[in-house]
Amino acid sequence: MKKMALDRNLVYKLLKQVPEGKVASYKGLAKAAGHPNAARAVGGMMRRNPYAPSVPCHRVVYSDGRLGGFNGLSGIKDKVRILAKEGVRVKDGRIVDFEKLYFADFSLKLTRKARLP
DNA sequence: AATATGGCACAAA
DNA sequence: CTTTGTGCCATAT
Repeated sequence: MKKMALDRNLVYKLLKQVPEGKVASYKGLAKAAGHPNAARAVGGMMRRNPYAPSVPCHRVVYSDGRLGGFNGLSGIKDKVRILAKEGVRVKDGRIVDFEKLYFADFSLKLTRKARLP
């Protein structure tokens, strides 16, 4: 059985499923991609966001509801601004109503063949 | 090829 | 609540 690393394509696909005004966490994406402990790796891919801005990396935050980092021009500030524009309120570095805005309804359909648990 | 770093998560103190 | 330490994986140099 070939042990594949985290599927970049899959991660991007999942992330693109996140609607505006909602946010996802690195953990969520990693988990949805089939790598529950590769949250950091997800960040590693987006660090240089190869598919920007098709891939809304700014919409991904910490599992705690905080923004995390951002390699943007003005650093974290840009991320906040963009999110605010999307409708996500950020208060003191924390996302307001994070639980409500959290998107975890990722669908693996069309991204992979049916797999047996 | 190897080292360092990073946009993380989680447990423990 | 905050701080510290450990695990995990992709990217950059």
